[in-house]
Amino acid sequence: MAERELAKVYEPKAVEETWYREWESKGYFHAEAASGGQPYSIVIPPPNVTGALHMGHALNNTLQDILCRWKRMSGCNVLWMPGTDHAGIATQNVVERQLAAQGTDRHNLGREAFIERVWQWKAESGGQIIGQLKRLGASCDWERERFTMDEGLSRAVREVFVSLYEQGLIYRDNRLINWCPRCHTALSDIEVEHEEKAGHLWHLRYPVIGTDRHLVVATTRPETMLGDTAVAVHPEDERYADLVGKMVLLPLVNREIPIIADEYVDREFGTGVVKITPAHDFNDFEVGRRHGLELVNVFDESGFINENGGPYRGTERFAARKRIVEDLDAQGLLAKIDDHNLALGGCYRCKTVVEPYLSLQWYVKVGPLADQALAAVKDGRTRIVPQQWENTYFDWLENIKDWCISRQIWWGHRIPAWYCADCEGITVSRADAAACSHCGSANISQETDVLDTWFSSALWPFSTMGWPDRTPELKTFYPTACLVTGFDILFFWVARMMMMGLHFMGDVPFREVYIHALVRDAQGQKMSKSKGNVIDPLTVIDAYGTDAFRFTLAAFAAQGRDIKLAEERIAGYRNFANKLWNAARFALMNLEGFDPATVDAGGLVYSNADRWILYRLNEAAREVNASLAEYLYNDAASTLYRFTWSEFCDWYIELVKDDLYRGEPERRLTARYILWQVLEELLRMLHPFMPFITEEIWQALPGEKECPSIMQAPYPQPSSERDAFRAGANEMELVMEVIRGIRNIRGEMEVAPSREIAAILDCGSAESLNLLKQNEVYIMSLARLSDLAIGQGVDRPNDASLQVARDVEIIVPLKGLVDVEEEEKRLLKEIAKIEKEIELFSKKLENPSFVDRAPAEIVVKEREKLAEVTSKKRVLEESLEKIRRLK
RNA sequence: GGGCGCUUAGCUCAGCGGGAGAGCACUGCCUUCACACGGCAGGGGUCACUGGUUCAAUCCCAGUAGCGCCCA
Repeated sequence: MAERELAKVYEPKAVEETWYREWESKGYFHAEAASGGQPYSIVIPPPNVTGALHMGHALNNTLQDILCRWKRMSGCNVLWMPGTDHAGIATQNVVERQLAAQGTDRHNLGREAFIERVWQWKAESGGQIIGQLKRLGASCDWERERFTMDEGLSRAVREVFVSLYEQGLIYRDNRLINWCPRCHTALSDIEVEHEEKAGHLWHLRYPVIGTDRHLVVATTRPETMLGDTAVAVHPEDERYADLVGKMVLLPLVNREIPIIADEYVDREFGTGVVKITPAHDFNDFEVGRRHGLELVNVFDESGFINENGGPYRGTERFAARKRIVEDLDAQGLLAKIDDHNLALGGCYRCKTVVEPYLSLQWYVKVGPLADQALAAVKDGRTRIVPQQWENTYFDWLENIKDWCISRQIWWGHRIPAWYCADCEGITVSRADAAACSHCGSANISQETDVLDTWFSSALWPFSTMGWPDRTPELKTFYPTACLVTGFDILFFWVARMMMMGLHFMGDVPFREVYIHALVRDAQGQKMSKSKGNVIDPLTVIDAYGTDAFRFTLAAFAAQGRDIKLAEERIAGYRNFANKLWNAARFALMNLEGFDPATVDAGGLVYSNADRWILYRLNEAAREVNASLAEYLYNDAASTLYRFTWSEFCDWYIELVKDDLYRGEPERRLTARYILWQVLEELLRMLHPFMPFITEEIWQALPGEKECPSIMQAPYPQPSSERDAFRAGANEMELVMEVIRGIRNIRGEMEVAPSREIAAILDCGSAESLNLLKQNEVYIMSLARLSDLAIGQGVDRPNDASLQVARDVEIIVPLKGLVDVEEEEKRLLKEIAKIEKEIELFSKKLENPSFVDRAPAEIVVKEREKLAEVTSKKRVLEESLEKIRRLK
């Protein structure tokens, strides 16, 4: 039982490194499918392999770790499955930037060499976030770490792709998609971020052939006029009825295009005439399809005007806009320019304005999958917490469009489809194809596109557990218990995992989804590098320690509200960690030579203070368990904070000092035992939130441990035996109220803490008398008294200060302390306070409908309150009169 | 335009039908033998606004204003 000397201030750094290494190397994070205990599994939202830990990760993983450690201590067989995502576009961008710095590019390298290069990058500098998660204390089963491009996961991707293709749920089509001219790839609808931007509405004149009239079209994108194949008016618009069917001469390119009528046109917008560019606008595409219009694509894949743009060929799209407007103006064809706001779509990876672009892509037909995903939440197989997010989820799935899954990049899962040069057939196959499945020709070549990264992450909950093999892991840990994530990837990831899980596993991927908040800066701004308001979690950890940081995140993680993180708050919880540390130092100093194994716990006689702290500990255990079960992290954190600081440190430790320093041997033993017991349980209760400091202290506590680490110790549960301490605890509250009363007089009278004074307690009942007599020493030391008289109907000096605690009158003789003026002021203040309460209660009770209609127990309660408050006022007033007589 | 959320002490936020709470900040006293990253005491709020339901509304309902987010 080697007790360690603890430093005066908690130093997190060394402690964190030591214990993390210990936990990991001993395999405490590892889960086995065959172990006993209720399975509890969580799959990590895999961070990008290019990623560095930011506040969002810190929050997300702290919340998961709290659940995992809590469940592990509660006896569950916990698997927290970690890993990273290959993040196609983001990772490719990183390596391409490196190549650019070396004056080359991926095309020079060629596909295979480039991919080799990415793997090399990954081996050298990828996945640094894993180390950062470890600093956060994440208790993931690192032996099972996965990567979405791993062989096993790639096999799952192929299996899913081929199955869906065979089931007719994957197809190819030539239509408009969102194209990023910088990344040179298609994007899915949700990978485009819309932002309201100030722009213009250009009014262009198109001459109508065979007349001297012009039609004025309004457009936000004049450069696309090069690809116009019609102008459209509303069929019932009388202004233009006679022109429908005629042709206009498209300026600059001098092409004749028809005037058509379509209900899509909004008569109120602009001039009521719109240009139709089916190859560059989603709405126009539909119009074009209805009217059999030609599609004229005027851009190349980098957003430069192509050969269809005549004289503008080779011009970048925004430069082309400027030139076209100038040229139209010069020809007198620019009617006017209005200011106009529009929603601009940007690439979610590089922010480049995306271009609606005509191309042949692969799609998933999501309708049938979405129906399954909808039903599973509607019938409660998966619960989304907080529930309000269910509506967002429903809304998206109810209006979902087919998912464009092909990407024109190199880093990712290459689509397992082969095109035959001879018969033009497509071969889709699990194994690499050697011959065309239609004509047998060996003259085939594989699709060059790769799959959307989210396609592989959609399989994460089962691909990480070995699917398509039927593994013991899947049997034990699928469906996972819970998914913890931010709402920003509800569509990208959560909904798609639901679809894939249901389709391929026949069951939901998770029973519950906990959606947490976004972390913002102290002003409520989203943290971003460009704003310079980013707080780096690792800097915070260095400055305040991981435990303080984690506790801060938990304390702020209230449902339905974003987290505004200010550094002072972290400092506040650093102080909390230090408070716990020092409480432990105190305990250890007083537990020298103590061995709980030698104590016959059943034979101990508890004091009121003992019963009180055990009762409060029990209540705290009840609250923390209940809060965690409902993902109310902030409630759990505040319960722990309050119990540790306000109850254990501020009261219990102060109370037991007397027992420890001056108590009889038996009293001293009991005090030591309870001090040890409460601290030990408190540490276990705090462990999921503050894993490091709790382990460090727990290891230093005396007594034989039942397990090598606190993370394996049982999580405290409320017990009915301790419920029975309720009455004793309530008694203790009276003692505490008396102490507070005396302290209040001292504080208000500005009596120096070092000065000991006398006090008299006049008790209204024999019970109170006995109780206070029993606890005399505590009152004397905590209220810093030299003399204490306790009785019933006792003599009292006229010049005394008075307080009331339930049926106890607290009298502090004023002689030599302060003048009566001060006491008069203090009493008037007290009386004013209490009069407000009296008014409140009596008004209520004077109201006949309250007495008639309110539940009887409420009325009784209000009567009791009024009686107590009234008698307190009477006592204070009597005292006031006495004081006044002295003047 | 559609949807969701927020508005409570100087600041950041809990609470959400029966006496307005916390942390930080603030004021006074205190280097009390665990802790000044501390202790004790204290000040501070027509719970955004307007109506309604109710014996009772910060809490439920409707509307208004401001702020934020998502979707089109």
